[in-house]
Amino acid sequence: MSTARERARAALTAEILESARGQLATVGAAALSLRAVARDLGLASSALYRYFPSRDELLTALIIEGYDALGAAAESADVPTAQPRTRWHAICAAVRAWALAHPHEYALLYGSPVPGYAAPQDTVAAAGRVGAALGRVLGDAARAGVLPPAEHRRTALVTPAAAEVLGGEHPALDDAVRARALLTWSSLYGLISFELFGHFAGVVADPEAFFTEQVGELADLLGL
Amino acid sequence: MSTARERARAALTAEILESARGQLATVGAAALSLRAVARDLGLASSALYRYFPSRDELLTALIIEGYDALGAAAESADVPTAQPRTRWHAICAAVRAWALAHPHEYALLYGSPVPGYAAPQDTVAAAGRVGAALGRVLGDAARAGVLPPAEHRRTALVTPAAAEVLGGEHPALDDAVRARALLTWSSLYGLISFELFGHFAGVVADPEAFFTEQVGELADLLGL
DNA sequence: AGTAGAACGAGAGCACCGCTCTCGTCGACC
DNA sequence: GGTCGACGAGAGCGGTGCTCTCGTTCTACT
Repeated sequence: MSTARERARAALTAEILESARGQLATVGAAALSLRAVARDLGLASSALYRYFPSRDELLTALIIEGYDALGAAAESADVPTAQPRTRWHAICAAVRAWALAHPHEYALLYGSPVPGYAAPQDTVAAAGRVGAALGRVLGDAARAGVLPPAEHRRTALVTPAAAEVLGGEHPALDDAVRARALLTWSSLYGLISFELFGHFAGVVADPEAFFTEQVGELADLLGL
Repeated sequence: MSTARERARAALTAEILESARGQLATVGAAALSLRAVARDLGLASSALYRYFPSRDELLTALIIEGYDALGAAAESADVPTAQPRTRWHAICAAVRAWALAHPHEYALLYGSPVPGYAAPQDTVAAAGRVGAALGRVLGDAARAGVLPPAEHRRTALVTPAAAEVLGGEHPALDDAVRARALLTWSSLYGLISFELFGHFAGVVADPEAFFTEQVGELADLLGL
């Protein structure tokens, strides 16, 4: 059972995260102020250090939350029984929608890393959840036989651990296919980031239509 | 002719930018401190405000410098007489090399925008220089007849102004081709950013080989 | 040539930041 | 019931961007 103190601690930790999330959404990660969070909760700023040893630790918690939320969005958009190509479209659209709805969180996840900040190991696990959704589509496509046969290149560009996530073992999946999957995944990121960060301003007429068009192009590249 | 004061002003402005560039390279944009620049130059911090009205304005100047340096790197890597595909490879490799050599500058250009910062019009002009290099390759390829014939889609996804840069008018260039060019360009950005920001850590075995492989894949997609 | 005025750099100061330390208090466990 | 740890408040340190004032110096016009 949990003591009153433990419950109070968990509740306050959640409140801190909630306030920080709100501030992240409004002013962005760079301007996220520990003191503002403390003010918001009616606490002394020093009290927060009982819960998060530093501002970076708080940011780390927010990053993990963000990866988790994005991963959940991608997963809930995926319909495992649908055709691989429509699944790919659905996941990509969900990722873009999440990014547009939470621009600051997205920037925190996939934008420039914060100053001297090195991503702790906890974050990479959470980050994998998003890529895993794509990996499942690829694996299912291979098992359903919709992928063209692989050519079996020698040099391994993709790590064995990553290959596990990207469809697992299957004759239609070789290193080249998995590398292409990584290309499409990073391309998706490039598309969303360019749109979100304004690099497509004045260049792309209809961002939504452009995005779906290009996601289809990426599906062709992948062979879905 | 220029007065002594004007020359001193220009010289000091250059010194400020040089010191800021050095600090940007070492500690990154978020930790770039106006006071540190002032200390470096032996000035009072308030004196800097005679030259740059705010820290953001100084960052803007650095952004323009960065776009210009990256654009110059891309241009000098381009050999207009070579085959379009080798030109594409050379430009992509040059952009990646510049990014790896100047990670903080690259993050400043293509990472998360700084807090409430809206890119001034000056920066978008400088930003176009990099994309224009790709646009020239595409246009030359079309004029050389190496591109497959276009299908002439109805809906225009790419702005007329951007179409001008992306090869200009040519029968082999329609909206779909130009949209694909934007896709490959943002994909290149996604590849480099993922590598630079650590999202490929533990996933890609040989970043260099992976990059050139994927750039080739993008060239195929473009039809080069 | 002389002067009005703009540009200049220094310095003090404001409000804010992350973070540390101390101190009185309150709750949990032996 | 007493001990000890967790807790929150408060003061304080060094840092930040930015503003204002003040004496100086150079420019340009009369």
